[in-house]
Amino acid sequence: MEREVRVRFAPSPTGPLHIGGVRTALYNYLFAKKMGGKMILRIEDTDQNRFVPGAEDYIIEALNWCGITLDESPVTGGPYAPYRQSERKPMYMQYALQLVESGHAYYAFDTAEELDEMRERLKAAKVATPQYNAITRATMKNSLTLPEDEVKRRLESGDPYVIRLKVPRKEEVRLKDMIRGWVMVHSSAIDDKVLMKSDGMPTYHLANIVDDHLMEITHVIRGEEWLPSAPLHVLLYRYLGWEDTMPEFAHLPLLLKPDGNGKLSKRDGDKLGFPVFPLRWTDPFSGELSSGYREAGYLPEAFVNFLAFLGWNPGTQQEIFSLQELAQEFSVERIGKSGTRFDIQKARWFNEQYLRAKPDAELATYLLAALEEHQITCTPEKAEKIAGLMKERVSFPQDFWQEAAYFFVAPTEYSEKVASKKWNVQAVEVFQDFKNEIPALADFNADAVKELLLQILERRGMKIGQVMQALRLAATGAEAGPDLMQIIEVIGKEETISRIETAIAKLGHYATA
RNA sequence: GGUCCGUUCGUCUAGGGGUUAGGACUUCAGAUUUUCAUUCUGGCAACAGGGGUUCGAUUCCCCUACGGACUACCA
Repeated sequence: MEREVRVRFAPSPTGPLHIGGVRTALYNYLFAKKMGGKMILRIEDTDQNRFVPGAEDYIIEALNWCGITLDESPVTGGPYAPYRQSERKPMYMQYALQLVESGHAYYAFDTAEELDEMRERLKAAKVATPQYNAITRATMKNSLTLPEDEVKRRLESGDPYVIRLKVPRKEEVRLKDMIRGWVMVHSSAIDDKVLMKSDGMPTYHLANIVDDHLMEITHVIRGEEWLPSAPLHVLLYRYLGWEDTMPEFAHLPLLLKPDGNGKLSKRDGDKLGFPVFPLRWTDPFSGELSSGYREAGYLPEAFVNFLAFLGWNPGTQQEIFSLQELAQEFSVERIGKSGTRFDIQKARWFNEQYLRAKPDAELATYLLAALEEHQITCTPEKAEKIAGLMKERVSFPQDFWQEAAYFFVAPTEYSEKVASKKWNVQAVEVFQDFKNEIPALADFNADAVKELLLQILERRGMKIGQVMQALRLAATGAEAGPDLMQIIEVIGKEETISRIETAIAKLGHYATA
């Protein structure tokens, strides 16, 4: 009987979730959906010193924004609650003690100074990897070296202690990674990891094994930075007697900085010229503000599509995938092995694709919202028309206002380039006729306006190309934009006349020849 | 330093013992257009290097180089 697939995303609430974390969550989610399983959020807050207020809410909001739904979480609860490790604190000690009793772990009383001293000593002796291990533990203060009664005395008197895993001296530890195949590590490369800290909290290593087991997690999909400690986790499953239900592992390739120089990290903030966080974040201690994809104008569908392709591909030519389609096509086998450089250009391209696929009416809401902020009234019909004219030329929702303000506000400045090249006496004469004859137009629409302009030009033996740029300048101040006749139709009769008059007055000094 | 992981166009990648090594982003050129953008067409551009194995290797194996991760009472 196959077990139901259960995966977890297990972030630590030490700040905003960064984009690599979002991708890990996404892959977990896609895998769960593909397999008809459950997606669980577990908060790994065993380090009380690094707790950051608001981080957990941020994580949940970010996942929510992406459309990643949680079957079990600290908020929704679930059959394996609680989902915060701090709230599971009483559960861990018994397993650590079980390991002590079975001889796979021991008490250690060394102070931080003594540990430093040990490392310094080994370093001075040119030991390649100074670590608390099968050899050095014999020289340290622990329940393997101290007399039994002293250990007992120390424990009873409340001396601070940790519990360390007793890693065997020589043993080949193998684990099968779904992405990388068999990975072999010699136990001598693993040190006697602390399982229980002196504050009574477990470390990540113990907590994640205990929780994954208790929560019946079947697949652990996490970043490659965990690969070196994965063999240690295998050892823990073995010593705890849980090896037969041990989850399968998949270690995801890392997200690298655009120059390939190191992994993308929270600390990169906005230094790279693009956000590394899904949502904007204000650091509660320093007040430092970091930008987010949501606020930058990325559509969640585009963001998710882009993220999914950073390290995974469907093996077909299709690039645009909804979250549902991704879940349908997703497979761990198609995840790449090598680190992926982050390319913001591609993210932008995805955003444009999704923007263009939206109906004009929906795009109009972006414009309407911006107009409201600027206290400009506009009918939904007009906004929809403008959205339709602009959609092929914007990358972000905010561009509708930024690039199309001239639909509502008369230009105050004119492109110097176009003015000097295209604004001349001949054009001005055409515009004089044009604005004088506009009032007679029965229907003020793009076709009629164009017809009128064509008539005037014909009378003067001119071609449309000779005046269009200048007319665009008069109407919008800009050198480029959507169909000018459409713009004029939207601006309206009076405003068009007024803008032409203003331009003739203001640009007079260019019309000398 | 040690351990582990990785390496196909600038970037994301497909492919896989015999292919004109395919696509997308970027970029360039042309077409369309009243401009710019879009769109369309086309171009530039890659198997890190060296050894094997093989009739044949980019593909399999080894070594080197390079890159990355890890190396805490952090996750």
